[in-house]
Amino acid sequence: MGWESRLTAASADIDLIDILWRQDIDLGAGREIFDYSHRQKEQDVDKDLQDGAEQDDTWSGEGAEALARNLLVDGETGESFPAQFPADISSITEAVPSESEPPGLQNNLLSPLLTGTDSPFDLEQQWQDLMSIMEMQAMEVNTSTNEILYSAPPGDPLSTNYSLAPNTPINQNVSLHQASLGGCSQDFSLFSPEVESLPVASSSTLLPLVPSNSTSLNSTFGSTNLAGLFFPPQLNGTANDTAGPELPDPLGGLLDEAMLDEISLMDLAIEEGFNPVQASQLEEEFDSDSGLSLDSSHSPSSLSSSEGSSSSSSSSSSSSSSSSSSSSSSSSSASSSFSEEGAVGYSSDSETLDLEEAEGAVGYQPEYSKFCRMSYQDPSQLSCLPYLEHVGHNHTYNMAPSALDSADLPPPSALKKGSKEKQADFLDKQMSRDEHRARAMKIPFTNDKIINLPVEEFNELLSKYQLSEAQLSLIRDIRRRGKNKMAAQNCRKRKLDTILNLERDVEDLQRDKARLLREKVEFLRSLRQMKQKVQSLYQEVFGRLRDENGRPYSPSQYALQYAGDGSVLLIPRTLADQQARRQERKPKDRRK
DNA sequence: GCCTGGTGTCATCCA
DNA sequence: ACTGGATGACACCAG
Repeated sequence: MGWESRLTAASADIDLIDILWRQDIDLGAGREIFDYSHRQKEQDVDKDLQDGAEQDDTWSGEGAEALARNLLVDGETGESFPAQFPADISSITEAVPSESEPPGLQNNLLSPLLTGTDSPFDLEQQWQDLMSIMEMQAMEVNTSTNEILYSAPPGDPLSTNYSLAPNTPINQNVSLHQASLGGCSQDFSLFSPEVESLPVASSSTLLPLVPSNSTSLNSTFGSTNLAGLFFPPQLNGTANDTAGPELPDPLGGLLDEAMLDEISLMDLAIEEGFNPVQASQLEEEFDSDSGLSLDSSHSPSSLSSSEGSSSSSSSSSSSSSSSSSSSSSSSSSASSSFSEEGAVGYSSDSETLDLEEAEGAVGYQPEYSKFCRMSYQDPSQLSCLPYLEHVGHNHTYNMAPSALDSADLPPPSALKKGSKEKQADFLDKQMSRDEHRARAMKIPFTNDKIINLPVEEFNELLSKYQLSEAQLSLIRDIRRRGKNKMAAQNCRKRKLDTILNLERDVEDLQRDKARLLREKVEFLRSLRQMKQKVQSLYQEVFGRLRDENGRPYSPSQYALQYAGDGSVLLIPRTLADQQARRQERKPKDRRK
């Protein structure tokens, strides 16, 4: 498209010069100043100048280049994929914290997740934090993920947003603390309504928690309700006997609803040249390794999500169609401004000009129409070129200057006969069919007047002459065709402008989509980090708990319950399972 | 010779 | 009813 308009602009330059040349022929100007080779040079210069501007304007070129810059080529499949994503994927895998991660690091992670008061997970706020951080991370493409994850730089989402001061005691949590003192029944006032409403929630079922300084974690840790949520299966490993229904967690809900149902990573693969195999690997990682309960319908849909991608593209087209309405409105406004300024509209100035300069009326419609396109695309060009204003306000239709002269005024007899014939031939060829017809019918005024005069003046003009019926008919046809011709030109320009705007919209939407997909990947990564850290904290907290006899609790019999108010309770696993089942039903019902 | 883009023209709708 | 703008459709032409 870019080159088209460029060529058009260049040819419009040539045509403009042709217009001016025809104007100047009568004034005695030589053609050499409009010599084609000379113009060709100018054209080249213009082309060079426009090339520079075009580079950031032509989306296809830019997109291809950007793609080429950011793509790596798979050695085996030959498929291209963005360089940064595979890097991210591998770094995610490498960056997964191991189970043997020192508890010291985890200490400061528990509190923010477990010590919330009214709304321990201010999801909105966390989302915004994550997003802002993700943007920062997106800018640091080359930064190692490991570094981001565990060296806890200032930008680390977890250390920044979710950590208290190092060595924050775990039992700062009120409930835990109270539980450790044996006063677990008092915790009910702090519990979420769901916990309070439990029929078996009596003090007898909630055992006192005895804090222990023992740092040895229970390796046979089971998938208790919190653990089951956060622990990947392989980490829950040895406690398969306790694998039961899981309680929903705030993060899971966030993940399911906000992210994974809508778009799959296969979208990423398709939209960004992502290697589908790697995309599915990434997806699997997020599915299984992180222990996130991705929607089971998600994975199968990942293939069909290529169709979803097409549907998303169709949605983007629909959005572009919505934006096309805006663009078309903008184009229509542009075209209307064009009409006001340009060829087809009547400005009172141009009318008087036409009337006053009718005999010298110049302008050649085909070239003029091309000029119109140029001025239409960039009206500023018109104002930059004062000499064009003269041309721009001439509405002579399809009539070369001398043809007009020959129609209205006999040429000066001083001209030599040979050159005059040559010129007449040349101009004869330039005349339109209607001009030939008008000439043949001896219409006593110019086609320009026929077409561009206002109705009153036009009728006035007709009344001045005794015209036959055939002449009148021809004149009306000429007027109709001339007006329609200009209307068609405007229509085409508008259409072109609409197409250009739509292309721009598509480009913008594609850019937005790519950005959103990048942000999604970053978000999933951060979410996974958070879950793994919560999981570690769960392990540590549960492992430190001791009953009144100083023995650790069995993960198959007890589980930690995360209450809505931020407190953490130790409850029997049967109770936790019940609650988990109840919680599970709610979202399913809601989805129906 | 075919393809494509540009242009003119006609028919039609609509304000 | 007339005029003219807008636009789809078609034909023609030049590259």
